Amino acid sequence: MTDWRQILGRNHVIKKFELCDFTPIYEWHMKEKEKKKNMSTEEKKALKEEKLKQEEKYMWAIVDGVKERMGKLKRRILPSDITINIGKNAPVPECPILGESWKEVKHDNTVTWLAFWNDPINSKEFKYVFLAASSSLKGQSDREKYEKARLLKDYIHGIRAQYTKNFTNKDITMRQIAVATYLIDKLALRSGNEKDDDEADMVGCCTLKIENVALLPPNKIQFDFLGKDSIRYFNTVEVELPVYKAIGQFRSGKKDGQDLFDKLDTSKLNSLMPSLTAKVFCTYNASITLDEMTQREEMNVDLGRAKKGKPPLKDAEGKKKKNLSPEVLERKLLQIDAKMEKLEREKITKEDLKTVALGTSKINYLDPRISVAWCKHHEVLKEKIFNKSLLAKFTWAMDVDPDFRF
DNA sequence: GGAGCGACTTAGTAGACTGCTT
DNA sequence: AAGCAGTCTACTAAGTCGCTCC
Repeated sequence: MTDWRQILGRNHVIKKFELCDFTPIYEWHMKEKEKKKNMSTEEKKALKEEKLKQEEKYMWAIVDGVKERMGKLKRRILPSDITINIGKNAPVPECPILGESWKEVKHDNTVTWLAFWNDPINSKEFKYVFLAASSSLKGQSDREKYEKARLLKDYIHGIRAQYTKNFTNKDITMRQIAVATYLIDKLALRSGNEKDDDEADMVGCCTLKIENVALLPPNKIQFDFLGKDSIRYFNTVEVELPVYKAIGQFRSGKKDGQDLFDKLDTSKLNSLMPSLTAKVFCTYNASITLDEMTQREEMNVDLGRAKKGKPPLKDAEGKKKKNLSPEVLERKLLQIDAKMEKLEREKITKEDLKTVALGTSKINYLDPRISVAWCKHHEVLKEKIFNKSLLAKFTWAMDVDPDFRF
């Protein structure tokens, strides 16, 4: 038997409980029990109070700005909460809890969910069990998403020309649509649905408030608002003068708390062109940028190959140690300077990227076929670019033609 | 035509894991 | 072996958006 208390080191893994000796704990526990048994009622009460006194400072929390449902404990979800969706002739999965049964068994092949239940805290909210990202069904819809964004390539110039023209349209709704579309296209803003929770201070494009948008003459706009997940969007952008003027008009005569785009909501924006929603712009802009950059890279590589006869880079570690001449020292100093400059640049890049969720783009906005095609061209293993789960998610993209362009 | 519903995508986070340095 | 920084993965909340119904 091993005394478990003797096992030190954080990497030690207990594999067999039966080899551990827990009798000291057991004995201590029994002794305490015995002690309590022999105590008088007063003594027990005193002990309880002492315990409470110790715990009390951890028993309460002061919460500021409470939301209705905040801090509520979620009860356990039971089979009787759950509706499952299976094939007509598929056997009904056995209910895992004895005496319980599923709320409902459906056979709906027009939807992808396998099961759902209503959140007990907010019964209007649905919770779903969906297929994994690696499933062929999800892969198919992922491919369709990128195909739709690719279609935008043929229309984007027309769309941009259209909304640019409408910056000065006489009709205010048309002007608002034009400016909102411009912001979504240029800044990749979310569309900003209306939320029934009226105290929510988070916004998207259509729900921007007067105080979220400041005019900085002559033609800059400063955005400052809380977006999805309460993440602050703080950005100053130079815009075309008609946009600057239009935003000034939308603001005039309004107070803080009022909508900048008072004639707009997301359904108006989305119904403009069928299935062209804000995220299509995001997908398109992200993927086309990656595509262009990999192409530019291509040209640089070719240029690089043209410059032959370059001496191989020598590493700084010389084997022999000598008294170094001033020239050598000078050169070393320069090398160190260059290295410091490089590190400084890297530091700035890192600082700049700190607020950019690159992982999110990779998962949701960048057509994986661009990256796979690049890998094929440069004989780079795709495993170097995608982790295990992304490889699984993007199975549908792996057989892409090496000359694929977005 | 707008509110609410239902189904789906997008996104951040915690904690585990990995691999390098000391 | 410890310390660490970066990456991976599961989890699920927070969005979007089309549809239905009044």
